[in-house]
Amino acid sequence: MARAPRTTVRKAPTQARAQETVETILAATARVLARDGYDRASTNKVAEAAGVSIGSLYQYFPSKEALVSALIERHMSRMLQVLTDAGAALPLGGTVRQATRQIIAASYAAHRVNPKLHRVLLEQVPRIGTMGSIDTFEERTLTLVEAFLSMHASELRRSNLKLAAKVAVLAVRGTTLYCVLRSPELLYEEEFIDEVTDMIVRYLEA
Amino acid sequence: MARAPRTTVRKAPTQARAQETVETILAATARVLARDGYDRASTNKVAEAAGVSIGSLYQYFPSKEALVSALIERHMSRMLQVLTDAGAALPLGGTVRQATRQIIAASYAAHRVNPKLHRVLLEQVPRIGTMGSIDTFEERTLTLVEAFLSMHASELRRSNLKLAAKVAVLAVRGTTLYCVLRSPELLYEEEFIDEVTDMIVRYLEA
Amino acid sequence: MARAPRTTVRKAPTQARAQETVETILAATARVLARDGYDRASTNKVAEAAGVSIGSLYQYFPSKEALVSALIERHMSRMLQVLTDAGAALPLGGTVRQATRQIIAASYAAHRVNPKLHRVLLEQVPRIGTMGSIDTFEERTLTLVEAFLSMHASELRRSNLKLAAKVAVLAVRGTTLYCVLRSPELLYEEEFIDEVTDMIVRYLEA
Amino acid sequence: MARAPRTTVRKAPTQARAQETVETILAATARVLARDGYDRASTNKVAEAAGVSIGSLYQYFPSKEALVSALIERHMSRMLQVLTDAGAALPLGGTVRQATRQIIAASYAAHRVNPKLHRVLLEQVPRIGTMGSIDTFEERTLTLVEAFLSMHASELRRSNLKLAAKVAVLAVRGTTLYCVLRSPELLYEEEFIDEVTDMIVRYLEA
DNA sequence: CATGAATGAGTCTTCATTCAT
DNA sequence: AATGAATGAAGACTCATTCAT
Repeated sequence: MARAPRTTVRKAPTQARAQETVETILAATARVLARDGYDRASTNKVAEAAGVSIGSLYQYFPSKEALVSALIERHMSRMLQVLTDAGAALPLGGTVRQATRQIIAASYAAHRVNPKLHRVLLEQVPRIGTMGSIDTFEERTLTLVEAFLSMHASELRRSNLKLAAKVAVLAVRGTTLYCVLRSPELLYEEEFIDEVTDMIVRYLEA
Repeated sequence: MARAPRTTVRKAPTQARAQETVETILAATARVLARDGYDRASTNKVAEAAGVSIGSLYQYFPSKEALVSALIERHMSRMLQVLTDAGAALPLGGTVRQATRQIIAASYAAHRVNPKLHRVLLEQVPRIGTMGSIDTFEERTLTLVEAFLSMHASELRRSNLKLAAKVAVLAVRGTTLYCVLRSPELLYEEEFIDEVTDMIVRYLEA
Repeated sequence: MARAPRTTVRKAPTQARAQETVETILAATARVLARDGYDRASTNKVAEAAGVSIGSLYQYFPSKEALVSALIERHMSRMLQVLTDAGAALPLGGTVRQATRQIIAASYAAHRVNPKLHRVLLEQVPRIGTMGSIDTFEERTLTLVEAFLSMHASELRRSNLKLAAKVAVLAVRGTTLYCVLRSPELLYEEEFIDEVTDMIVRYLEA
Repeated sequence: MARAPRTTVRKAPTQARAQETVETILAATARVLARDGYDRASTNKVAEAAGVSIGSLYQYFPSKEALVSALIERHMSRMLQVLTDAGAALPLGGTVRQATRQIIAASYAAHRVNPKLHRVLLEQVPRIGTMGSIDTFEERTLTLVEAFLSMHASELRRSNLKLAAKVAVLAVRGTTLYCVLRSPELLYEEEFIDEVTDMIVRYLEA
C-alpha cells in the first residue's frame, strides 16, 4: 500500500492506440471499482479486466492512486464541462427564477454524466491526493452563483450575498448528493428540480 | 461487492476489565482512523495504539470491518441520542419558525458530537456492512420533520408535504455535511443556523 | 504450534469429579477432531465443546499434543484390551484353522471398539510423540501370532516362521485397515473374516 | 470437516522459467514436509527452501493445501505410471503363479518410486481434497487383478472372484504399507516378494 | 513497447498457552 | 480448583510494483 507514490500520469500518450489503451484501462478501473470496492480492487485485476498486461498498465499509470485519480479527474472534468456548457448559456437578462432554475438544472445535468460511477467514487474511494477536482467543481459552482447573485443584487433581499450563495449551493448539493447515492432516477425528474428551485428562489428573492 | 465477513461483535464482555478493553480499542480505532485513514489503518496498529495485544482485539472484534462497524454504530447512536433528546423537547405549540429552528438546531447539535470522527468515517470508510445506522439517522430525522409538518399543515403552503419534508431535510443535510467535512466551526455559529432556518421556513410557510 | 511441549498428563485425577472432567474432555476432543480435523481443532474449541473452561482443560492436559496423545492412548489400550481378552481365551489345543480364526476374529473385534474414532485418528492426526501405543498393538499381535505358530510348528509347512508370522499379520492388517477407513460394516461380517482366515490358513498349513 | 479452500493449480505456467519454478517449489515442498511434518511446514518455509519468494509460490498454488495436493498428485501419478508399465507387460499366457508374481512385483516397483516421500505423505498429511489419486491407484490395481482373475478362472478355486480379488489386493497392500512406513529396504527384497506371492497364489489356486 | 514472472513488505487472523482474579 | 481475559509468536495470503525477456 506504499507511502504517497507518484500520482501524476507518467506519460502523455500521443499515438491513437495508446490513447485507446488508456481509455480501456480507465473503463476497466471503473468496472472493477464498482464490482469489488476500492480495497479489493487490485491493479492486477484492473489490468486483467482491461485485457492488458500489468506491465502496460504501469506504463501509463505509475501507481494505483494515479489510476484512480485519473478516473476521478476525468469524471469530474466531464461534469465540469456539462456544468460550464449549461452555465455559459446563462440568460442573465432573465428573471431570477429563470436563472436560478437554469443553474440548478445545470448542476443536475452535470450529475447525470455517470451517476453510477459517481456513486462508486463517493462511496468507495478514500480521499486521495488529487481529490482537488471535486473542490474545483464546487468552487466553480459557487463562483457561478456568486456572480449571478451580484448581478441581480437589486432583486434580492439578502445583504450578505456570499453567505446566501454558500447556503444555497450547499442546499442544492444536499439534494444532488442524495440523488446520486440513493435515487439516481430523481436526477431526471423536472418536478423535483422545480421544487428545489422553488426553495432557493424563495430564499433569495426580495 | 464481494462477500462480507462477519461484522457483529464476537463476544459480549462480561467482566469489567473486558468492557474497559473494548472501550480502549474503540477509542484507539478512532484515533488511528483519523491519523492514517482506513486503508493504512491496520488492526495491528489499532491494537498497539490501544496498548492491547492483537489477540485481545480479535477476542472482541472478529475482523477489521467489525471493528470499524462498531465504531460507526456507537457514533451514530450517540448522534441519534442527541437528536432525539433535542427533538423530544419540541415546543409543538410554538410558531413554525421556532419549531423549525429547534429541529435544525437539534441536527446541528447531533453533528457536534464528534465532527472529527464523523469526518473520518465519511471520508475514509468505504461502505461497510452495518452502515445502516446512518440511514437510521436520516430516516429518524425525516420522520420527525414529517410529523412536524403534518401538525402545522394549516400554516404551510405546501400540498405535497412528503416531498417538502424530503427536500427540506436534504437541504439541511447539505449544510451539515459541508460543516463536518470542511468547516466544523460553522456547526457552532448561530447565525449560520439562523440563515439555514430562514431558508427552510420561507420554503415551507404559507 | 510450539516445539515439542510436554506430553505426559499433568496430574492424575484422583477425585471422581476430576475423572469425569477428563472423560468429558477426551470425548469432546474426539468429537471436535472428527468434525474439524486435527489442524482446525483448537484447544479452545475442545474446551467449549466439553463445556469446560480453557483453564480447566490445561489443568489436566499440559498441551494440545498431550490431549490428543491421551485420546490415542486410551483408544489403543481399549483395543489392546479387547485383543488380549479374545487372545487369552485361545484354545491352543484346537486345530490350526480354529486358532487362526480366533486370532483374526480377535483383531477384528478390537477394531470394532470405535472405528469412527480410529479412522479420525488415522486420517487426521499427524504422528505424535507417544504414538507408541499403535506399535504396541502391532507388536503384541505379532508376539501372539509367533507364539501360536511355534506351538503348532509341526502342522505348518513353513521353515521361516518369523517371516511367515510377519507376512500373515501384515496381510490381515491390510484388511482391517481397509475396513476402518472405507467400510466399517465389513468388520462385522463373518464371511469376510472367514475369507481372510482361509487365506491365512492356506498360507500357513503344511 | 470444514470448507475446503481451492485446491487446483492457479495458473498453468507458460514460460519455461515458470515451469522450472513450479518444479523447484514442489521439490522443496517434499523436502520441508519430510523435515518438519505437515503442521510445522509453512508456506514461507517452503518458499525459502525453494529459493523463491512467497509471492511466487502463491502465483502457482493458491493455498497450502493446493501445494501439497499437487505434490500428492504428482507422486501418485508417477506410481501409477510404474504400475501400469509393469502391468501392461503381463504375460497373460503364463502360469497363475508367474502372473501373480508380476502383478505383485509391479506394485512393489511402484512403491519404490519415492518411499520416503510416500511415507511422509501417509504420516504427515491430513486428508486433503484431492486425495482421489490414491483411490485411483487402488482401484486401478483392483481392476488389474480382477481382469487377471477372470482370465484364469478355470485354474482358480474361487467362486466369488470379486471378493477374492479384494482380499488379495488388501493383503498385499498391508505388506507394501508396512514396507513404506517401517522398512523401505524390504521393498527391494525378492524373497519377501516371493513370500507374499506364495501366500496369494495358495489362496487363489484350485 | 508489451509481457508476465517474480518480489517481499505488510496484512489479517488464529490459537496454544498463561495467569490474575 | 475453576474461570476466561489476555498474550503474541507465527502462519496464510495479498498486492503494488519491478524488470528481465
